[in-house]
Amino acid sequence: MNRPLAYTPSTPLGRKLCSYMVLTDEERNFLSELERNVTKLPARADLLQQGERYGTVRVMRDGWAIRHKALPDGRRQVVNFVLPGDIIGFYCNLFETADHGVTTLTSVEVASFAPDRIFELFKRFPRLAAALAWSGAKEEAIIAERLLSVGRRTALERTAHLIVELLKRLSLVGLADGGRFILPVTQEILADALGLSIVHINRTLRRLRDIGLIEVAGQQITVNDDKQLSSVGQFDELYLHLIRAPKRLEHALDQAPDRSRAMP
Amino acid sequence: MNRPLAYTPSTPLGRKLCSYMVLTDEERNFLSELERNVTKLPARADLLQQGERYGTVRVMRDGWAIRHKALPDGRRQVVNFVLPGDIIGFYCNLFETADHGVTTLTSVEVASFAPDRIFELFKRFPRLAAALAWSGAKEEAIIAERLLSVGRRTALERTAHLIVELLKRLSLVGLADGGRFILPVTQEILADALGLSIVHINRTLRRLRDIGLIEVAGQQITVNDDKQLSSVGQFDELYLHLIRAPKRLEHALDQAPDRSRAMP
DNA sequence: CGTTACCTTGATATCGTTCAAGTACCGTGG
DNA sequence: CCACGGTACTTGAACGATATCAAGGTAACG
Repeated sequence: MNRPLAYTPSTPLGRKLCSYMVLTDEERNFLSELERNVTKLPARADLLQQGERYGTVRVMRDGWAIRHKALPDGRRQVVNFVLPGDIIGFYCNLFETADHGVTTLTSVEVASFAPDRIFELFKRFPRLAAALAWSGAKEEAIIAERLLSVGRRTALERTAHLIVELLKRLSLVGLADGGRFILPVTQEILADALGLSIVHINRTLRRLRDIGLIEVAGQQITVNDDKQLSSVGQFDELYLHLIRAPKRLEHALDQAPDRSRAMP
Repeated sequence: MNRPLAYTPSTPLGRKLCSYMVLTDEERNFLSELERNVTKLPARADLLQQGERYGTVRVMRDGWAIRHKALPDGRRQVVNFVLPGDIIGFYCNLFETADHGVTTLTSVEVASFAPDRIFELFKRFPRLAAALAWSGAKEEAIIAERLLSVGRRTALERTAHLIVELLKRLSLVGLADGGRFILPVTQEILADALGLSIVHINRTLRRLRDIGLIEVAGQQITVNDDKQLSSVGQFDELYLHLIRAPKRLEHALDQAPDRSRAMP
C-alpha cells in the first residue's frame, strides 16, 4: 500500500475527492477543517425532515442512511442510499426547504458544517467546487438509473440490479469483500426503494435465493454469481462513472490553476 | 414590462441565471459568449447518444427535447424533459461517456460550447458556478420527484402530476398561458416518462378528460381545474424550488465577491 | 390512394398488491 | 426460567391495476 501519510486525508470526503484529483495542501486543510465537527447518532434518527428548513451540510463518515420522499398518505419512495463518504444534500443546501428526508439506518458518524462554507469553497477552491460538482452529477446518474429500474425493469430485474449496484458502490469504499456485504435494511425499505410491496420483495428475494444467485444470512448478503446477477438485472456499470480521475477534469483544472488567491 | 435592455440578457441561459441573482457585466458577457455558437436541428434528432463520448455542452434556446435511458432490449425510460433555458448535461460533461441519450421532440435551437469553458467558468466566475450548481440541484430534485411518481403513485396520479409539473415549468419561461400549453409529445413518450404502457396512458388521459380536468386538442393541453388536478396528482410544488432568488445564495456570494480576478 | 405514424378501444392475461395468518427472533419484565 | 409483546420475515389465496394482444380508425404525406 502506497500511503504517504501526510498526503492521505483521514476524512472520507477528502479521500473521496483524492480519488478524483491530486489535492493541494490548502485544499486538504480546508476539507479537514470542514469535517472537524463530528457527531454520532443512533439508527433510525432523522438527519433531515421533509419540509424542514436546511440547517447544516453533513458528510457521512460512517454508517448508512436513506434519502426518501413521502406522499401525504404515507406512501414512501427511497430515493437513494447514503454511504460513507457521501455528502448529504450538498447542493440541496442551496435551497430553502428540504423536499426529502434523510434517516439513518445504522448508528452513524456525521460531520457537519455551515452552508456558508459552500460559498467559501466556490470562491477559494474552484477545483474542489468542480470535483464536488462531479460527485453531485454522479449522484444524479444513480437516481436516473433507479428511475429506469422502477419504470421499466421487472421486480426480479430491479432487485438484482440494486444488489449489484450496492455491491459495486460498497466495494469502492472497501465495505464489500468477495461479493459479501452487510445490508442494514429491512425488506420494507427495499420495497420502498424499488417501488414494490413488502410481500413481493420477499418473494423476489426468495426467487433469487432459489436460483442460487444470492445467499442471505441475517443482514449479510452474499452474491454467488455476480456475472449472472448483473445479467438478470441488465446491469451496465456505465452509469456509476467509476473511471477514476476524469482526465478532462484534472487536466483542465490543472493548467493555469490560478493558485494565487487560495488561502489569502 | 420593465426591461432595461442593457441589463436583460437575450440568451435563455442568461435570463435563467438572472432570475437567481444580479449579474455583473463580466458575467453577462461571459454567458453571452458561451451562447454565441447557435445551431438549429429538426425534430427527432439525437443531440447525444447513450454510450457516446461527450463532446460539447449545449444550452436549449428553443424547442423541446427528452433525456432518456434505454435497456438492451429496447425498453426505455424518459428521465426528464429539456425545456428552453435548460442546459444539456452540464455536469455530465465532466464524465467521459454519456449514460443517457438526448433527442429533440421539436425543431430546436441549441447553443454549443466546449467543456473546457466549464472549468474556465469555475475558476473565473464562482458566483456563476454556484448558480449553475443550484440549477443542477433543481434538475436532480425533479428527477427524484419523478422517481416518487413512478414508484409510488397510481397511473392516474402520475399522469396528473406530470401535467401539472409541465404546466408550472412552462409557465416559468412564459410558454404556458392560462392553463393552456403545447405538449409536443406522443403518447409513447408520455408512457416512457411515466413507466406505463401506451395503451394505459391513453386510457388514463381519457379518464382525465372524462372527469373534465383537462382538455386535449391535438398537441394542445388545457388544464381546466388546476387545483383539482394538483390534488389528484398529490402535487406539492416544494420540489420545484420555485422561490426566485435563494437569499442565502445571493447573500453569501455578494459579500466579499472578490471581483479582483474576473476578466484578468 | 396507399403507406405510415399515431390514437383509440375491447378482450384477455399477468404481475404485483392486498388480505390474512403464521413463524422466528428478540429484549423485557415477572 | 418463562411469558409477553414487538418487529420483521414468510407464505397462501384472492384480487386488481396495468400489460399485452388484437383490431380498427384517423390524419398526414408522398
